[in-house]
Amino acid sequence: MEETLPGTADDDGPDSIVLHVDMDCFYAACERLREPELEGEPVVVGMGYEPGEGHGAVATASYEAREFGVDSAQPISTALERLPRIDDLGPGDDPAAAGHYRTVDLEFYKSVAADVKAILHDCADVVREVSIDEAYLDVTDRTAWDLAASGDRTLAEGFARYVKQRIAREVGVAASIGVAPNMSTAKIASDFDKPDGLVVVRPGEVRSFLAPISVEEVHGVGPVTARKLGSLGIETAGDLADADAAVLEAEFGSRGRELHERARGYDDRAVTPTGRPKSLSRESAFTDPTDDIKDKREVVRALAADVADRARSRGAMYRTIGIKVVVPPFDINTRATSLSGPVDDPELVESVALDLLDAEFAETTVRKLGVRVSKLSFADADQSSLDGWESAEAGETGGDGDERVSDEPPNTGGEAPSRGGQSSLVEFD
DNA sequence: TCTGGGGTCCTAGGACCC
DNA sequence: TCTGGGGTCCTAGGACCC
Repeated sequence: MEETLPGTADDDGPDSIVLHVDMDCFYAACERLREPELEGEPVVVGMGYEPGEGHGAVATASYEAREFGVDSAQPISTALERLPRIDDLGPGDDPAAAGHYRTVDLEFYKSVAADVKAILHDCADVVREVSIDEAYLDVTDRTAWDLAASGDRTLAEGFARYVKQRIAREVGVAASIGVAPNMSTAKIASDFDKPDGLVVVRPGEVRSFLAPISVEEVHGVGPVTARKLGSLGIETAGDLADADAAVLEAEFGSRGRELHERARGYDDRAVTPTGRPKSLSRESAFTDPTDDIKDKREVVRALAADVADRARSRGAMYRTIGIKVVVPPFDINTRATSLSGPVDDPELVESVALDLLDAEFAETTVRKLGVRVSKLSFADADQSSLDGWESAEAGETGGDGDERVSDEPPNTGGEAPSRGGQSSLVEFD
C-alpha cells in the first residue's frame, strides 16, 4: 500500500503517525504466561518478600492486586499488609483476600519482551524502545490518517489494532496502544484507557483531547512540577496550554517551554531508534543502615566488580567512575572522577570507587551505596575510523590531548544493531 | 508511600583557555 | 591590581521515568 502519499515533498509531508505501545502489567503478564493458573488472580511481582529479605519494592501488581491497594514502587511490607501471601495463609484465613507473590525474573521477561519487540520491528521502520515494556513506533509510511472504506475509523486505527492483536496472539500478553501525530500525545493516549486500550487521537483532535487531562499525566511532570503548577493555578493540560510561555520559562527554564508546547499538541521530535547507554550503574541497599567501613567497602567492591563486568560484556569502555551514597533519611550524594581516556579496567573501577568512599564517607551512616561508570565509548563504534584507541587492557590511559567529540556519531539512517553473534538480545532500553 | 534498582536530561558554579 | 567576553569541560545535585 504505497499509494497514500500525495506526490509532494516527503520531508514536510503529511502528519506523522506515531504509536506508543505499552505492555499492561508486564511482569505479571509474563508470570501468567508460564503459570496460566494465575489468570484472574491478584499477582504481585517484586523482591524482598522472601524470608530473610528485609527490603524491597513492588515491581508490578496485577489489576486484581491493585484492588487491594497494592501498587508499583510500594514497599513490599505494605503490600503484604494489604494483600497477604496466599502461601502464608492459615486455616482460618480467607483465600479471597490473599495474593500470589513472585520474584522478579528479568531474564525471562526479557525473552518475552524480545518476542514483542520483534513484532514491533516487523510493523514499523523506526522503533524506539524506551524500556522493557514500552516503545514508540513511527508508522507514517505504513498506514494513513485517511478513513477506512468501511466507516468512520482511520486506517491508522486499524493498523494499531493489528499490532495489538499480533502481540496478543503471538506472544500472549496485552498491550495498550496510543495513536497520535506525535510522541507525547501518543504516550498520553496509550495511558488513557489501560489496560488493553486502543486510543486514537487524530491530527485535528490533539488539542481538545489533551485539554482536560491532568498535568500529572503529562510526561515530564512529576510531583515537584505538578505542585508548582498547581500553585500557579495550572491543573490541566488545557490550563498549561493557555498559560503564558514566558512565565513557564521563568519558573521552569527550558522545560517550561517544552511542557507548554507539549500541552498545545506540538512535539516535533522524530522517533529515533534507541541509542547506546550513556552510563551503567549498580546499587544496593542495606537492610539496616550501617556505618561500618568494612561492610561499606565490601559492598562497593562487589558493586564495582559487577558494573565493570557488565560494561565489559557490553563492549563499553568508560572515562568516568563514580559512587552514590544514600544517607538516611534519603540524602543522595554522588562523587565521580574522570580519567584522561576511556578504559576497561575492573581493578581501577574498584580502587577509584573505594577511594571516593574513603575520602568522605568512611564514617557516614549509609542506607544505600552505588557504583557507576559513565562517559561510555563502544569498541564497535560505527564509522569514525580516526579515534585511535587500541584494544587497551592496561590501565595506561594514553596521552591527555585526546580531543574526542563526546557527542554521538551522526548516524544518519537506520542504525544497524551490532552484527556480532546473536541478534541483539534487547537489553532494557 | 518513609523509599528498590537502573536509567536520562538539565542546571549551576568553578577551573581553565584564548 | 578592579577586570571584557566567549567557550569547554568537570562535578554535583535535582527532577523525572520505568
